[in-house]
Amino acid sequence: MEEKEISQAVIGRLPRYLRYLGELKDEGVERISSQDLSALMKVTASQIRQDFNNFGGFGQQGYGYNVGYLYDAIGKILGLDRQYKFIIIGAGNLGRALGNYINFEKRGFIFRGMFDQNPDLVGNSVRGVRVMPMEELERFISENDIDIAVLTIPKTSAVSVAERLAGTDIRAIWNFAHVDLNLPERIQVENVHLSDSLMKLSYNISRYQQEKE
Amino acid sequence: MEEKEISQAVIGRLPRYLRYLGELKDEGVERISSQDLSALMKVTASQIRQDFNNFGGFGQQGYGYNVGYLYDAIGKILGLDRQYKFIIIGAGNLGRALGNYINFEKRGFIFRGMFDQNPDLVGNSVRGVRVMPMEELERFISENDIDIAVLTIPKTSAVSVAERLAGTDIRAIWNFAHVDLNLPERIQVENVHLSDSLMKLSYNISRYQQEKE
DNA sequence: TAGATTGTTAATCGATTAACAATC
DNA sequence: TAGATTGTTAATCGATTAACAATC
Repeated sequence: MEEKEISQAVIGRLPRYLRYLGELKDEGVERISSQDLSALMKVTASQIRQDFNNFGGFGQQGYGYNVGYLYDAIGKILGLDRQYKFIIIGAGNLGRALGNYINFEKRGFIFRGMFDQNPDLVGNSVRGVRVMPMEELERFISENDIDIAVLTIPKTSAVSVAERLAGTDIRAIWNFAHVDLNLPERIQVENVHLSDSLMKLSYNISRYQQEKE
Repeated sequence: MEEKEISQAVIGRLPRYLRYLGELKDEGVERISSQDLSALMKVTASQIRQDFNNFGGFGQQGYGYNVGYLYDAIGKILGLDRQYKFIIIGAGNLGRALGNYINFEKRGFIFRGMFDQNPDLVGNSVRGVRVMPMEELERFISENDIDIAVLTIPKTSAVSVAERLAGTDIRAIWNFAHVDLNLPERIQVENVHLSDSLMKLSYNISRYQQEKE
């Protein structure tokens, strides 16, 4: 049952809408027009209305949008009304940093397990979650109905671990390894390539430098 | 002296080209056609040729592209032939994880200092770099010609720290705080909003779930 | 009711893909 | 030379913006 497909451009903007609406809600603002939101977020009012209309009429003519209602609606579209259980594979610095990040919990992402191939790290724990050896990966996933695997391992191991994950009932991979993973369609992949991001920054520094000259 | 402006869509793809070309280079591949690269990277050959041609002719008719030459050229476009000195503001888990990430060094990003407002963390060190108190921020930046500040602090403090940075000669901010920073044009900003990324993943899980139903 | 503001259609802009002449 | 493949123009597609009738 496929509804009209929403473009990834729109989806990519939803979290930012959610953030601004959350702040407005916290400030006690009850309603906002696309024009006011436009001024706040520095995007066109037209885009805001088009974006929201992808999901049906959230607003009311002559009134604007109800902040609380819109906030909940976008949260629901993003699937934040559900809970997801995740494990972190790779107990290095980045893995531990993500494990310690409690804000994910508030959004319904529940930290359930951590894995590492290094025996020295096994047995350690992060926020009460124990680091387990890689051998236990598949069993743990199936026994605990894990939804998301976070990959914070080097790219060399990432490919083979992804292959193992393809054999489980995992639903998504949040990939911090600097490699493109090839997975069955049912497994969603979201990449965070930090070095790519840093290179874009580097480009923009150079470009600005050149413009000055 | 502004050359024809390159779209951010193109820039965003350059790091991925660089990664594939680097791998090909390591495998000893000397030349590649847009068609072969297209098959490898799963983008159209047409897009590859259009992208590269933004920067002038890198290829040769009937031959293709020289891998090593193209690799260097893209690196240069991205500004990776220069060195940038960076500091990390926020010595929490994420800050330490980034400080420990030695691959940045290989790309010319040099870790020079770390700051935190928590006195308990001051004096600690990450890869030989000492954590300093926030009071020393401006002095350290100017004395050490720091180019990039990495913000790994909560959004509440990020806004005021960004204001302080605006008064320095810093050239860019790599922002991990979940807030939009408003800075003068000369300071480049690149945001890494991890929770936004996680929400996109969540959306794609939900959507796939619904499609099945 | 009059004013405000959405929902939605139409116009524009930009990015991607297709096609092919130029040329190695 | 013939074949391969780029560089580049033209065609298509999609996303953004503008405009305005519908309606609260």
